[in-house]
Amino acid sequence: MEAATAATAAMVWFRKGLRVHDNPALDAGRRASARLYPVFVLDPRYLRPDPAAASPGSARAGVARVRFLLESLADLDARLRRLGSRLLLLRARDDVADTVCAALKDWNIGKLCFESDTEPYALARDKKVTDFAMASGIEVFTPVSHTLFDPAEIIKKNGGRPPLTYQSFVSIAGEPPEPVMEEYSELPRVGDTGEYELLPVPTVDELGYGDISQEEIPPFRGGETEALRRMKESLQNKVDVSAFLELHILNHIHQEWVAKFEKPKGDPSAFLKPATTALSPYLKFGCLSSRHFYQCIQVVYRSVKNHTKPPVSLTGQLLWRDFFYTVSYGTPNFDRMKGNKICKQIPWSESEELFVAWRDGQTGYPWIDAIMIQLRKWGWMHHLARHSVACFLTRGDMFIHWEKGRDVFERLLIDSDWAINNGNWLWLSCSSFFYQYHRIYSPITFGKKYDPNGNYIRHFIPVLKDMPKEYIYEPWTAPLSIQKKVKCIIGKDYPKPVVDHETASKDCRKRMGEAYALSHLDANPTKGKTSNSLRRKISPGDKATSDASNAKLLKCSQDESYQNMAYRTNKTDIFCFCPQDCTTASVNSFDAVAEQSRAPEAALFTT
DNA sequence: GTTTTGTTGTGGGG
DNA sequence: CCCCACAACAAAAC
Repeated sequence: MEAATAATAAMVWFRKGLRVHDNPALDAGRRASARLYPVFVLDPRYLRPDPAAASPGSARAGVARVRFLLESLADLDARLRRLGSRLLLLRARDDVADTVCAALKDWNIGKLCFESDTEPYALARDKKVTDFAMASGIEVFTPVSHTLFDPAEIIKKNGGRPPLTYQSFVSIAGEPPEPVMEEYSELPRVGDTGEYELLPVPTVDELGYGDISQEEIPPFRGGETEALRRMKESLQNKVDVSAFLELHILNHIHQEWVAKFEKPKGDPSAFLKPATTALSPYLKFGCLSSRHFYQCIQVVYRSVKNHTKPPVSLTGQLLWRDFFYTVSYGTPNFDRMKGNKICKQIPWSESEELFVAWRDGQTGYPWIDAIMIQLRKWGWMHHLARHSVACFLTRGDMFIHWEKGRDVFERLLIDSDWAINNGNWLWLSCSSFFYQYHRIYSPITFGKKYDPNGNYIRHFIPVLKDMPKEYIYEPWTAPLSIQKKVKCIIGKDYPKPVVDHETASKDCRKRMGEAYALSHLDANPTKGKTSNSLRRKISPGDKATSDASNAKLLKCSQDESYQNMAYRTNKTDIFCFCPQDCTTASVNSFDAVAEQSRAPEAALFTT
């Protein structure tokens, strides 16, 4: 087999990383050959409508995220065309990896470039493609560019185990690599695509999700162009503040916002102007480079006297995103309770009735229901709003398994990101990272603290719009005469509470205490096993590249992690890429950010 | 073994 | 706005 030369063609395979800026895979592709094939593969298993789903969309994604993806692809295509290229959109018949392999062969590709992805299903998918490429003599380049750092590098530096606290993560992480921001005016032309059918980017209406004309269109437009515009708006000026102010004053005001950003201090009820940057969807799809964002924040920091610091600062949010990526990469069965060594084993209860009430925004607690309705309509909620409903479902009130809530978030959040979403559910359910289960968010007073008039509730639950503010958070306490007057009878027009918070939360505390006591007995009967020794250790002899570490991971065929990968891959193969919040990124996906109501954010339960 | 630390609780007081 | 009591946890740091 011959090595790739400038005479053979190169392919850039997009999955996440839907951008031109800071794209090392694209950069390598354009230097490798005079012919470059930029490819994205639509996955029918990800996009196929599922009429049985609880809301419009596919089994794996709600309409909001599908729409965001399609918009991002259209924007990527437009930006590539401006450089004399275009996006080659293929539709997988069945398996995305098979489609990529076929194109590699048919187009006689000599070099394949794609961004490294550490999610289990992506590792399995990419291994399939990489194995094929290697066997065919195709050179493969898989740079790390979705996260600030290479998770495999961090794990190696930490002695083979992922750091399990934020502080230890930050202390070994150091400064992230510089983004690749070289300007260029054109890309190599696209080679002959033979008989391949090249699809235009479909609209969400064309995908057959039924009548979605009544669906509220979320305030997030997908794509790199919008991502960069929003980042600029968040970091600089351009706010709709006031046209009368001098520009430098605006800049000052805004930079102050950036410099003073503190994550736990945001207003979760602010929805007209989210309290965070709301950049998490863009980080999740890679429309915005986390490294570019990081550097831009540094520029602002250098222009001001004081600024907040991690973990609460804006850069701190990006580090949280990397933290969850790293832990998820080094922890087998990270997305489950069973077989997950860093997850408390808790006997969650089964109640389909309570779960459905939570999922559908029918708990009878307006603060909880409004958040779940915003999730369904927008695919995005404030980070602390995510905390409220996650706590309510799990350890706070319903005592239902965090995996059930995780699935709902994963499907509906635009910014849902596997590592960040699972990490935040582990956190909020007090299954890992955070253990103070007696601290429970009140479904009544927590929201009231930020929004005493209940404007957020009135917006997302119109039937409550005329409820006096004295009762808006507890409408079941309103006298019947008032209920009649505002045309909202509790138990008829709006549900009665499905649980009593006072007694339910007390019961949850008790059950958590019992589960914790048991976990002590389980984990420490002989004092021989520390949590460290239970964690996977990647041997220091591994090569430093993530490829080598990936290969190592995949070789553990007896390892539960591999079973997990195979399981996920067969069952889903989500996009052709994957999903943070940072700020969390993203619960990150639980994710976002801060203070005065203003700019939009970064992810958690997302980045 | 003991002390400290941990992004993001509530309710009361000032 | 801050501070405290409440009741209380695991893991890291010492």
